[in-house]
Amino acid sequence: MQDALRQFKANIFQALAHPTRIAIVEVLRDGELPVGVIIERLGVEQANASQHLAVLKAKQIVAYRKEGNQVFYSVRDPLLIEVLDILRRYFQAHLTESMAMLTEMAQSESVVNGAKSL
Amino acid sequence: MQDALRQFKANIFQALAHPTRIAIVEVLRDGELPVGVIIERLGVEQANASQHLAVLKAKQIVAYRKEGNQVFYSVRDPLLIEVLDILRRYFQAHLTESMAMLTEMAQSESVVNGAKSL
DNA sequence: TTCGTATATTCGACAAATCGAATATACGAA
DNA sequence: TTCGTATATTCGATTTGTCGAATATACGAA
Repeated sequence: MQDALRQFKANIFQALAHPTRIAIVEVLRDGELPVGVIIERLGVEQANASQHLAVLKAKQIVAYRKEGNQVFYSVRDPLLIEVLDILRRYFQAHLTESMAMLTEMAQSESVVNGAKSL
Repeated sequence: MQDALRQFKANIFQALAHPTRIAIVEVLRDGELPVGVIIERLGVEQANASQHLAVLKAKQIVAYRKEGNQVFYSVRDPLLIEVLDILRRYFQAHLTESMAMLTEMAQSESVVNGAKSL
């Protein structure tokens, strides 16, 4: 069913359609981590991190494992990391327009400061 | 800037986080098409298609070209097609859970009817 | 048990996405 | 011009996502 597949893809994209969730996936790139460490590395509120993790869990992006007092999360399939890497290349390939786009989108907010260390 | 890159990725994902927009990108896979044909192939409302195209255009996913009376759209970078293909593999790899997930998400609506012809 | 830490869930306020209907614009043909 | 077709934009209603604050749960240690 074509529609089911598209719905599925849309779900994945939606799951990743937030900078914090992308950051979570990236921080888990090299293996599982307990929530505490994720929070610490990202510098977000505990509740907020937990909500984003819930989204990623619901969409099956991450797996989790309880160990004693804490919960370890990991990315379920390295294919997703691959997707993020492709987008990094995409970003670099269209650097100029990408920056313009981000700058534009940042209008009132402040999101962009440069493009070093990609 | 790490944050800029994540914001950029999130934008791309958000742009693709809708089945109709994924369908648009897929229908453009083999080359540009005028809006009319896109509408016809997808079977969506004209206004709705135009709105989704506006989103894809704003996020630089598609390029457009006017020719006389009509506007032709195309995917700006085949890397994105590659991403969609990766997700198809992802879907297949996790077929069982994927279907379960979709079924669950379809609860009240009806989205899933099978998984033939991927 | 009770306590402290780790994580999850709920809540209410607010922002953003989505839709169809209606309307506007662009452009070629007559 | 004026008309007809192709596409875009605006509008209001509804839904969905997001946040921080508050609260709840799970679990090991004492």
